[in-house]
Amino acid sequence: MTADESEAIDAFEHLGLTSYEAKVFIALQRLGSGTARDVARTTDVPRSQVYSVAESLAEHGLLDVQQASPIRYRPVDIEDARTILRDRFEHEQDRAFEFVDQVSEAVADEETQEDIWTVRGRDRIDDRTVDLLSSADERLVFATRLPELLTDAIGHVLEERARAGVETIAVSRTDTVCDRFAELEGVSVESPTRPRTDDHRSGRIAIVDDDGILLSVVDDGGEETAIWSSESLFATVLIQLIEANQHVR
Amino acid sequence: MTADESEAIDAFEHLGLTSYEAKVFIALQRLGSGTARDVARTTDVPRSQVYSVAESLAEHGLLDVQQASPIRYRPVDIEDARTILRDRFEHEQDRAFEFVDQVSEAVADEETQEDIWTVRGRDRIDDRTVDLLSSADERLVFATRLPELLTDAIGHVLEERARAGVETIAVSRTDTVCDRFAELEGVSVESPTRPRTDDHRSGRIAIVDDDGILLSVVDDGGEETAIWSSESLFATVLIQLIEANQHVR
DNA sequence: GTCCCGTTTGTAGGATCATAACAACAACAT
DNA sequence: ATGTTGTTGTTATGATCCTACAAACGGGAC
Repeated sequence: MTADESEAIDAFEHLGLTSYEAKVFIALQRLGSGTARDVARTTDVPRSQVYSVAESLAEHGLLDVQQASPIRYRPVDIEDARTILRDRFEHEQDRAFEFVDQVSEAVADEETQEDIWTVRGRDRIDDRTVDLLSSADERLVFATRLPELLTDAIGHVLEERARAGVETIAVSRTDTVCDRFAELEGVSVESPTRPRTDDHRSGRIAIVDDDGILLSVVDDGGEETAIWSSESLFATVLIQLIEANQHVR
Repeated sequence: MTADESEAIDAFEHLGLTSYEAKVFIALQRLGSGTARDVARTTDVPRSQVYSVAESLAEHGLLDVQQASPIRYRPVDIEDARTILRDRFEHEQDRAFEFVDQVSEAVADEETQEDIWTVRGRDRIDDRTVDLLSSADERLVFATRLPELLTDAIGHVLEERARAGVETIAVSRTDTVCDRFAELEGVSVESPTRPRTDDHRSGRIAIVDDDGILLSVVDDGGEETAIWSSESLFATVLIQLIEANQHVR
């Protein structure tokens, strides 16, 4: 079995199929159509199990059953299969959130006070960083060591804030990153004057208006984790700490 | 726990969460934010489990973790949660079909020969019916006893084929259905001359060009099952059988 | 001490995976 | 006809894994 195939099986499992179901479905797509024996020959699914697994897939709407002897199975068209799975997902999501929408209406407006939050995952940290930077009124600082953490979305918001009259400072000691910073209109690029030695785990730093901050780290596995706080004493203190340490201003 | 809530939990499970994860997520949406104890009080999830479950939800990106004592959890905005789940679904689907797209290209063009297929489920039968009717070149017949089986999609394809010069015949003994048929431009409505007595399980019949047929039944539970065949001797014979029996032409 | 927090460990149940046995049937040679 | 061989579809039986659920523990704060 190829790596591509295992990955496809894994993905189908995340979509709600069992591994047998995924294997049978893929095998039938490969074969065009076939009997239980055909499927068992080309996969490691025991023939005796193919019948029930295919039955289950038929109930999902992912294949047709041909009443013959031997029974033949035929998968639906690929695009139809995508549509079936997507419709199923949308339906389940609507069902799930119908209730949640009701119960959360009551608490929609709450104040964020002296809180610091943890966020995991590059994409979500990216979103949060953009949110934070967008809220800058007077001054913002964005710093990173890794080029891949300077996303297009962040680049755009830096330029946008600079155009809006916000003092926009970009910091890095990495040449690649500095070059990209330099391409951004209205953004002033700086290098920290006192390089820290052991920063091989640092990710990004975003600071806005002396009262909002996000700080992320990247672990050995490449996973990014961030803490952030806004309009809190904690944020203010942290900002002062970082700016003093990195000699940015 | 209300019925709505159990349904929401069930739906979340279909979206890939465990029941604990669903319960904690819903509870936090209700609370706005809260500690493990808060969650345990309002659900039947043991407090000791809330920590790991919340951790897992944080990895899914569905809530933030507040580093404090006690730890506070805050769910993401509902719309953000929908987006996260949808993105996750699309991503998994792409991953799943990337491989399938490759392996099935080779067998894309195959001839359908002397085959008869079984299809389950109202929606899929609906799709298949529309497909079949769309392929009519000279003549098509559509018949049903139940108004709910005459869907808009089928109505549209009947009108469209009639406009294209195809002899379009709609058959029913149910007044409601006949009325709807009558609204369709260019469709001639007929009633079977020899009513069969025990047709309480019949669903729909679709016939095209004397060589394509779909025939469905509805069981006591309301489940619809269909067989269909196209360009096969079987189809031809079946069509003759039905038309002779129902005296349609 | 007493309460609470967060972690860890252990157990029961259910679903899936994996293997095997079975009756029914067709093809074929004796 | 008879027996052999092979295939089909069904069913039964462990093994294994994950979740649900319960309980205990060390460490702090009061």
